[in-house]
Amino acid sequence: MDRGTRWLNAEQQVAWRAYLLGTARLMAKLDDDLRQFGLGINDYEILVRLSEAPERRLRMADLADRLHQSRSRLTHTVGRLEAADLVRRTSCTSDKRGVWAELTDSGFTLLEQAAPHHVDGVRENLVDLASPEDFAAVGRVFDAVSEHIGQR
Amino acid sequence: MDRGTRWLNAEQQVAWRAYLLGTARLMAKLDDDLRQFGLGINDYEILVRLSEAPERRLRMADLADRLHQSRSRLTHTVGRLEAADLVRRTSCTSDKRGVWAELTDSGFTLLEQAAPHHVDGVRENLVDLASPEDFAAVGRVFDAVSEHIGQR
DNA sequence: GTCTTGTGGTTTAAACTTCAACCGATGACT
DNA sequence: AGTCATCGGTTGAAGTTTAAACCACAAGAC
Repeated sequence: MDRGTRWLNAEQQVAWRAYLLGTARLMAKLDDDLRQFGLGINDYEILVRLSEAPERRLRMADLADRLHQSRSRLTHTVGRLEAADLVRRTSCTSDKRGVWAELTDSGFTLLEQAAPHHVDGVRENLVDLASPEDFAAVGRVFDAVSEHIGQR
Repeated sequence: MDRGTRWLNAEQQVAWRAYLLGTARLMAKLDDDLRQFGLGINDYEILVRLSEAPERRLRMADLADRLHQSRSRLTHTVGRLEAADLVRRTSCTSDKRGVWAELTDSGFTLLEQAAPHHVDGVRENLVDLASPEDFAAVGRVFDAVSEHIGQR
């Protein structure tokens, strides 16, 4: 096409497409596997972050940043999770603008049930398919990507 | 939690999360960069596949498979691209059920304009951040993932 | 105190994706 | 030919995400 652009070479092209297709398939698969628990991978990640947080709760904005989601999207999703009684909102005492999203007991219980299946899926469809070195490389690469792009 | 499950070890956990976050940020960034051309990364990929195909056209189902999309989603998206005169639909002569999606001249022109920017983005936010070996590893890993999960 | 600006979160509508139902064409079987 | 299951694709409604406007509180300047 044009000659000033540094196009990807053949191997890079192949790797890039493999990444795009592989990611699409992987996410679809993991999503699928979670559907039996009434969750999507996005919901699942929210529950996980909350479960790891002190008091099992996090500020909305904090949670949004960790998942790289817009606040708006998070509001909607947490609304649904709240309707399903997996998460509870409580207003933050120290900053009256703030809202805590807190994992409920039934949210925690559901997560306990879903987690083993999910981890199996991640292993079977990703981790166990790669050599430890290659998987470590994936970690390094995307860590650099995250770092480079930074928070929104 | 439970003891029968093979949880991810610390490094695997970190790598997995880096991948999730990095991918989210990367896709958002690439999407953003394409918005100046009125395209999303999904639209872009469709145009690319068509531009590479013989006669610059592909059967809908074929295109859907290559992008790992549902036929329904592709129908909707191609409908929008057609309304923007970037793609044209023509009915397939050999199988009257089939439909060709064909890149229009203005679709091709737009792609020519967008491609250099997009490639720069892919380089700057991914390829150039990794060593060649690490990036090759990414390719291997997701190739294995694709292979393992297979077509839907 | 009050003004101004910024932050945290929600809301609304529009855009997009998913899901299930659908329709015409095809191929196999009788 | 006639029936039946399947395939390729579309449709429309329901559900989700995005974008922009909005509200309440917070924080710093005056």
